[in-house]
Amino acid sequence: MRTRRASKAGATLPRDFYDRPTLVVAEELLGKVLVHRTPGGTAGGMIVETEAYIGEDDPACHAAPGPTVRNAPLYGPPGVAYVYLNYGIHYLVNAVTEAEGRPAAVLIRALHPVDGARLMQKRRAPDGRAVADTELCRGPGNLTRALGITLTENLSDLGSGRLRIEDRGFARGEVAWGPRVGIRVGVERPWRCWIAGHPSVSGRAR
DNA sequence: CGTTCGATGCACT
DNA sequence: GTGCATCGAACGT
Repeated sequence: MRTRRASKAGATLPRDFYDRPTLVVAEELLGKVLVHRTPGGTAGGMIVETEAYIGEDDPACHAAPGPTVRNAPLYGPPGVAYVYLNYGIHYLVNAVTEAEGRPAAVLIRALHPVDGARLMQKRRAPDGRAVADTELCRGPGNLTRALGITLTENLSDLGSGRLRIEDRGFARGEVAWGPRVGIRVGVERPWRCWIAGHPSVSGRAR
């Protein structure tokens, strides 16, 4: 794959991109750019770490208990955002995958800043404390805070909404796979993937 | 280095 | 009432 310099305008991904096996989407989202445009400014970063949550048979997937009010977006059309509040403190953002009626999604776990690093700084540390670029969007709770993503962005169309995923031609690099983190069930499924060695990947194993 | 633990809201049983 | 797809501060080694 060829690497290109980042451009301001990026093409969003067609719905067909998300309407595929979730593990394929999880890997191919690496290198793409998650961008949130708000009145306060634009912030976006290259996706460097994801996790797949697939179907009612996956005990860690929010669809495991069957359809509920909260997990309804998972059962809807692919290519939209599924945002929820975790631990009462952090918003986590997913991209819904696979055909409508098949509940699955890719959790975005880490980004590397591309646009609006200054705005991210302000959101992550209002007190003015310095946060390194590699820390700004390291971890699923940190990246939503840096991008200003809240429940308002739930069900946002990732192809045309204020929150979208763009292809800016960044190379994906070498991809590594391992177990998902932060869950107590379904740990045996190696459905986390990341750009090998990238400093913005969360956890210890890069 | 490492591990533990509190914060904090709400979906679900 | 219980248990989270987390984070960071506080402590121990």
